[in-house]
Amino acid sequence: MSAADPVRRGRPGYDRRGLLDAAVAVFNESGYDGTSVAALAARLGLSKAALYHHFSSKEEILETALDEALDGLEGVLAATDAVRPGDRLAAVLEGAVGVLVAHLPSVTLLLRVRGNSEVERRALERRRAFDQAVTAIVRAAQEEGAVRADVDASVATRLLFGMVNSLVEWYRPSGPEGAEALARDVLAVALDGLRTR
Amino acid sequence: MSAADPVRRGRPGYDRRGLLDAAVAVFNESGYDGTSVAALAARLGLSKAALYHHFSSKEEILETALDEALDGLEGVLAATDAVRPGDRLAAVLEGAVGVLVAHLPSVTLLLRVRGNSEVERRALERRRAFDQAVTAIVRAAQEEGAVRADVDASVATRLLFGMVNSLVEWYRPSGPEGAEALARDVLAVALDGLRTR
DNA sequence: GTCTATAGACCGATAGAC
DNA sequence: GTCTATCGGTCTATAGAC
Repeated sequence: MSAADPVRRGRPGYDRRGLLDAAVAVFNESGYDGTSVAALAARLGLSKAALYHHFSSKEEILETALDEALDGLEGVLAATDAVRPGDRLAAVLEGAVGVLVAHLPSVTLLLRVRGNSEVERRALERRRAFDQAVTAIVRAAQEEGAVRADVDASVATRLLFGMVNSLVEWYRPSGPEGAEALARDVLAVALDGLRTR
Repeated sequence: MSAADPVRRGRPGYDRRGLLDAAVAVFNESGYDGTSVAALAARLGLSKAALYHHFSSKEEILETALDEALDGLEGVLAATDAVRPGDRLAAVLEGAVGVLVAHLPSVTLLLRVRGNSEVERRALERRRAFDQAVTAIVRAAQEEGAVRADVDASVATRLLFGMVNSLVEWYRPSGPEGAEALARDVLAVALDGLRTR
């Protein structure tokens, strides 16, 4: 696992990555708006100046984290490009769960964004585009006959991702449920329903 | 419909109900913590003192709204007391969608509470108890054979209510979808899944 | 005159800017 | 380290509909 790690040189302390993770954790605890840069620096045990050495603004931290989450989600779409709609929907759901688990803090931050700044609005716009792409997949899967047609594609997409996104409210990687088991359960409920037959 | 309305007497203006609705709307826009009493009063076009005539504290406004949402949800459990687990689960889901639609602002507020005060923690505790009651219903439905047993009851409950609760993010009563159609779609996806058979 | 809703001046505490 | 703006909240008096 250390093959990709460049050897850490110079004065020890946070690097950009570590600082990002720590800051996002604080944002998720106290809210982005509710966290002042001073409070953030204090929580991380360093000075504001040290913080601004790694990021040029509080908002750049936010933007970096949101990009991480959005890149992950958009990557799922790109990776399933060639799959037929019915199977692709399942693959996208599974991939989204994977991204959510692998980047839980940044996705959590993303899902709480309400559009209070230009950065937040851009993130919301990318989310909207992602939703629309998934809606198109659902619609194609309906036309293919793989997905029931008596639920509007847009409503279905929102319900599916409502379920997936709610994972950030309770799922913890340290818990009893592994990521694969979680994805399996989500696919089972979303595609086949909870009712026995 | 006016039979139950006591004739409004005294100086015209907000009554407690109207003020509550307006305040909750503002809280949902800017966040409870992010809304100062001064800002709230300004938004509603009255003075802080007038506000405190109707509510004894900012937190009492929050508590009243959270109680409304929680009373609604708990009422669904009470109303389906005698139904057998399998059907009861469906009835609870349908009822929860109904409560969410009928009390969208207060439920929205409830779902954003993070436990920053005693009032918020009590609300979270009631939510937790509600979740546990539903989990027990799911488990009973599994033992009855009405619900698939290969998904943990607690996980299933969280996924179901993740889907239901996500409605506050996008559903608007003014939109094209009525409350009944919405409940139908939720039940369809939750119980029978999106896949055709 | 009674009822309800309202305004303005003001308080102590504190968080954030400088 | 100090200083100021803002926080939630209070007190007292009044405005308007029946």
